[in-house]
Amino acid sequence: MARRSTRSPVTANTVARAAGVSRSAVSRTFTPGASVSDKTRARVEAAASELGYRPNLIARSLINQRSNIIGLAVGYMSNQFYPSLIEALCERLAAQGKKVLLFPVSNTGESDPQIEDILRYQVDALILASARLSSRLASECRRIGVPVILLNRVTLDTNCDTICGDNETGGHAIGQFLAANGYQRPAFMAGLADSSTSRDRERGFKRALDAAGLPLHAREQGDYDFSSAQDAMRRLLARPDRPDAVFCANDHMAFAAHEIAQQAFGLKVGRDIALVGFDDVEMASWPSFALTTYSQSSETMARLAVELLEQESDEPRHINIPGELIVRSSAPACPDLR
Amino acid sequence: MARRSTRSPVTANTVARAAGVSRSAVSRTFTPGASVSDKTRARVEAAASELGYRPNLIARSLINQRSNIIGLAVGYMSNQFYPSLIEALCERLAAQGKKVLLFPVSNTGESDPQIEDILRYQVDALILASARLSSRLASECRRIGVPVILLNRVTLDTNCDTICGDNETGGHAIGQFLAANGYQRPAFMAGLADSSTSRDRERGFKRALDAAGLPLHAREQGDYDFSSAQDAMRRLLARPDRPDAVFCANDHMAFAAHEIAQQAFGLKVGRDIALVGFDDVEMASWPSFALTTYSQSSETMARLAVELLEQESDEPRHINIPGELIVRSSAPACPDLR
DNA sequence: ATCGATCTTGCACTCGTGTGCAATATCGAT
DNA sequence: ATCGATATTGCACACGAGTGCAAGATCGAT
Repeated sequence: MARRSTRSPVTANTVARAAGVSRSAVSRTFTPGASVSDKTRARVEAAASELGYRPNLIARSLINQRSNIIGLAVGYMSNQFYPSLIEALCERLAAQGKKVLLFPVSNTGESDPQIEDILRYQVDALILASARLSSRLASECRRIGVPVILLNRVTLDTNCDTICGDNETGGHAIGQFLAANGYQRPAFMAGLADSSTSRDRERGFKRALDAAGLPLHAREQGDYDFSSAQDAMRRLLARPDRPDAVFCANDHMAFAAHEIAQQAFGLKVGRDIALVGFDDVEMASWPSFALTTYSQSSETMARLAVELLEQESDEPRHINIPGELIVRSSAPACPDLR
Repeated sequence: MARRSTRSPVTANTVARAAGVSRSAVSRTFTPGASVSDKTRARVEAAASELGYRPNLIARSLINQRSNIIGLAVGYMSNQFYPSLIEALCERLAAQGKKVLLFPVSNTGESDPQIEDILRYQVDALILASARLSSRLASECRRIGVPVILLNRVTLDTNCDTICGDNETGGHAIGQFLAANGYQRPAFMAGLADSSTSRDRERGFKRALDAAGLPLHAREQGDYDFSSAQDAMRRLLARPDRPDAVFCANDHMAFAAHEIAQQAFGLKVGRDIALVGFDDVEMASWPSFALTTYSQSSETMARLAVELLEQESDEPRHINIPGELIVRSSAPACPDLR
């Protein structure tokens, strides 16, 4: 027989009675800056710790009109960038006494229903990492005063704050690097068709190739998904005139490409074919991959997101975090040209 | 000037007035199984969707004495096993209308303060994945009726439900495999000294070696940390009589070992030295690693955790999830013996 | 001792919702 | 039309906490 006790029998009232004071006194004891005499405070604190009193933050949020809960939607969990980002965000938010309500969402489908669900929990803000938000819901959030920050996905029609890596600059740097180092048949492996990150990275990439008079030799869709990226790589390598360099729209896909090149085609990455990614996740620096990539700091992204939350604004703000080209041996400078 | 609107001006009261009914009618409309006439329900629903009414779940949890929020503490985010686990848990819990309050904790230090913090949010339950919980706090949770489930970390003194992979059996299977296939100098790379998973895996491993009359050739501490594991591997390989097989207490450390063996020592894993992990995370199957390992399903772990939550019990339950030995080329059967 | 100024304290209302209870409305059968 | 049974409704209280206000306590100066 489960003695399913009521949640916490110890409320401010219990403490008040035990300490022989009014409930207000208890409340004020736990409210910094409120007016309580040292004597009562001492008695309340004694009674509270005696009884194991734990203020009910749910009740407090009801009256304070702020829950100190931040909703965090994440589109990808298998791409290592996002666990890092989540960790960094949680840490910074925790430092401000805020908690994170996490919900992984599909990165392709519509995530509106899940977001609606989260809004019922009176979150103080929403952070969406590579998740989709309809403009209808976005304006609804604005109406009810819930700030929304989009990470790594810009949709201008939503009027939300956005924070991204410097996608176009990064793509451009990569294109320039490949052109300058004599690669002849550059290919692009795109992420999800409707993601701004993939589009921007591709735009920068093409602009650099154009400037160098180099045509984009091939293009495939990897959809930011490991197995789709493997398929895309298979198609690229099956061509009679296979590319000599593949820029994958993120590191995650580059790893998939790496596996295919090496396993299914017996190619040595960095010699037989060059691979470039985007993000510079931790694994990119592992010698097994030694991935040339453009960095995007999840730490910085988390820091800026929290800063945007602190200083709200009516105007949507769009931030690009600068990164840098990290050259490793998967796409060496001055390759042996075949 | 930020028009910081009150949270949601639309409450059940607003809707009631608009629909010309009492607030109770509104409440009942949104409470399945309550008694409302079709006519009122229709009018309420019309008014609600007109006004964009969203029931305040914070207020609801206050009165229902259940928040439908589950606290989830996670000790590691860079070990791929945990993002998978988080994703699986969120998904299953979401299917039951529950949300997840996530907080990454240090896996070495004490996480009590953070857990205390979470308890103030009136979580319905706590799930701790490789996180520490003092027995004091554990009994406090029992007192206030918050079930606690420990994933991948058993501490008997806490009397909590626990779910683990079958660590000892797995360790034993690995030891048996190495012995049966002629490996001569098996080593063990331990995880955190005080973690039950590492201890159990080691115990099974040694038991199998003992049975085969094979001594444990070397042992180092990798602490479940990538860079500590790299150091540990360096020490193992620097020995004059270096091991011919290293069982790392999880895949995450095995990857670190792989990088060191290959990069710093120029060894070909699977030929010059065998590597075995534990978990069978996704990356273990990548050809670059082709890691021999013992599987532990995060899906199953998530499913069982949710089942334990459904059927509460007074007696702590301890579940071992069976896994299986996955042989890949990082530790081949019948190696060329040196 | 008296007065005024300042601190403390408790009352009572509030946040947004669920629900028992009693009052009222609805309906079918006679 | 009348009665009883059933369905629907609204009132009022509850959940656990924060806070303005006015009453009461404290304190210093005269």
